[in-house]
Amino acid sequence: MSFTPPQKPAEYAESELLNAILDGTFPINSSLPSERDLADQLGVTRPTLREALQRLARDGWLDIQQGKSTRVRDYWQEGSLATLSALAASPHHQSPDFVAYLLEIRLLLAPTYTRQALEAASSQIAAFLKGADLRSGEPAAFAAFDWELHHKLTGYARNPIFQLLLNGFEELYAQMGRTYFSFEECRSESQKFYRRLLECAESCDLDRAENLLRQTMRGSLDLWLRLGGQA
Amino acid sequence: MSFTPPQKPAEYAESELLNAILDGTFPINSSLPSERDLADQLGVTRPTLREALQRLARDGWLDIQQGKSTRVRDYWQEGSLATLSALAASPHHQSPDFVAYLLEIRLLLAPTYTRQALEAASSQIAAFLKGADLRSGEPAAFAAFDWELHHKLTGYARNPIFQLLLNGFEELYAQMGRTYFSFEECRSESQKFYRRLLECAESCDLDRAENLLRQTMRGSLDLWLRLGGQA
DNA sequence: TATGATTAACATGTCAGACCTCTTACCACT
DNA sequence: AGTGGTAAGAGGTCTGACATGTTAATCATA
Repeated sequence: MSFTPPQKPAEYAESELLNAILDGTFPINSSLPSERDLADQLGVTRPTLREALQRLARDGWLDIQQGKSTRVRDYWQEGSLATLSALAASPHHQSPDFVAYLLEIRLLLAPTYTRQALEAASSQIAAFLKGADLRSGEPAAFAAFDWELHHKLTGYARNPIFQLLLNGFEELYAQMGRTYFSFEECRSESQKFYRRLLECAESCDLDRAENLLRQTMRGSLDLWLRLGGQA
Repeated sequence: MSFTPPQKPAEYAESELLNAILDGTFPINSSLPSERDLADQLGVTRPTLREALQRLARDGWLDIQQGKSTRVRDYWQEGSLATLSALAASPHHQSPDFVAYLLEIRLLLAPTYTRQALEAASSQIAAFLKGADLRSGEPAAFAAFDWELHHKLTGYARNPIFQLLLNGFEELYAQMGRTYFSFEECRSESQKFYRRLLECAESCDLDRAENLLRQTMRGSLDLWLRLGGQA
């Protein structure tokens, strides 16, 4: 049994605003009420509200300019990876298949960063893979392990942009991972993949690793497209 | 003749802090001074400082927890695309070749999003390319056009993640674009590319477009690796 | 001596209220 | 029609007080 702390006023304000943006109360390109009114409505003080607004603006949801009403940005066009997970989780958007889209991006990037990672640190990656403990069969454990693996791979890659980029997917990855790994077939396919990747890491076979990633990431996508309808 | 407005206190505080992080005054994993001290040192008030801190935290630079000193995060490992352009522009980091890294990522992503874009909107893309006016030969004009092209392509792509992802590169793209297009050879190669892409858009040849992007993006990377030493 | 409880110091989080600066619409004057 | 001034409404910042969370030190008890 665990308890969650009550939401702090700034957190509360931020999530209320975000919900209001996503549910269409404040649609794209609309103006928010004045900070004074909004703070009043939300039951927080203006400085507290402003902290929340600054955070939302930095993520790409809002455009704040002195002397003008704060505007809701077109978060599909002007958004960032920071807006992505909120969009993916929102019940107010006829959800595009975010799992498939994420897998598609991963298919494009993972072979290259894996190659670079093995080039730099194959024994460390092998050690990590050897330490894998997925006997519980819990989807959450698979999702966490998979994330950790890709995070490590991008961290070892020569191009630092891979990791910065992957970090932007952390929340979405966690959400989507639990869905994806809820299927037994997805879990067992992943276990095969980890074993094969371990072999590549131990033998330092870069070409084989790259191809393995390409096949496996494509396989994941195909598998999801087949199973996705049942989610 | 144009004037730039004076920096507002919150902006000033934010950029001073960011500089202090990047120049090692506040290194990774160090604690910042207390908000009260920091506000004093910076000559702004605490609420103002807090706004700046919230923004920096949301970008991935800081970890703020009530009751504990604010910590500088490992922005290489825990950072985001929002930290990327600051890192690329920082004189304090023995600069990895960010242009090459950016071009490498683009090589991986652009063929797919271009294909998807042409699938969805080839006449609009053709119209955009026809409207290209790069006669001035200015590097800035090339950089702006190239950005706009890729932004449009990602906007038309089926997978919305492409555009959200590209948005994270906007600042870096602008910085790097001016460097890349300062070379005449890069400019003329790009013009050729735009003409060929126009042909693909007009004939709706998806395979050819995808291959063109792959070759061109690889060509850009190779060209940069050759010329980059001279930058 | 070891452990648990309490307290104090220091940190961030929030509140209330006042004033400052920017934007925009409207009006008056040339 | 163009320009300048004013007022209203918006966001930006300041001052100062209080609330809540963390952690180390101290005290009490077994």
